[in-house]
Amino acid sequence: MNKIESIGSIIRFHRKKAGLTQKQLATLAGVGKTAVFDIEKGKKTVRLNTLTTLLSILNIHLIVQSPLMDQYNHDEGNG
Amino acid sequence: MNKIESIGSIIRFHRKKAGLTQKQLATLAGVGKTAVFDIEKGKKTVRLNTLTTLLSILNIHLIVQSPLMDQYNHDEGNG
DNA sequence: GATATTTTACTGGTATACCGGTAAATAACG
DNA sequence: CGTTATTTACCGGTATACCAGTAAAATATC
Repeated sequence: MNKIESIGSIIRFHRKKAGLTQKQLATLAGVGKTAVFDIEKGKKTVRLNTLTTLLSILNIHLIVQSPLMDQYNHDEGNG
Repeated sequence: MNKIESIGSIIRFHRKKAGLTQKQLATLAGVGKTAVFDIEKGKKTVRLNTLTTLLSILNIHLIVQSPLMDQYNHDEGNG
């Protein structure tokens, strides 16, 4: 039920649960500390790959939902 | 069940269902045609806000999932 | 309260996302 | 087929994400 708009505070929550500082997470993800700080602060203009790298380290997944997804999934040849 | 990795082809599928060309979608979203083309092609280094603008127009939603999300949601004072 | 750790903030430099224009492939259609 | 619409590709220019330092708040630990 959680939306992408609150991804910053979600990342912060998971990072603390993992016992990591911003810098430690940044190093694990191979990005700068500024990127972690900016994303947790709610910056929307971050790059998708920077975000997804952090998410994968924290075991957070983004799921795509829409009324047409059933059609999409039943259709062969996607991806 | 669909992951963010295939967001490009998902967007393309929804755009066609909506009867829009890349340029029409770009104009609606207030972004350049290059951005739509790149995202549909699978570019991962796009900016999050560029992506989410397209998604909202096509009525596609990104949901955040993780084993710790229950804890996060029961905790007050997030956001 | 003093000290150490972490977070926040600012900076100059570099890489690149994004822009609109243009043009060549590719697809749709008579 | 020929014509039109769409997609793909490339371009120079501009804006900005990101980087590593540095330093000052804020927080935690003793």
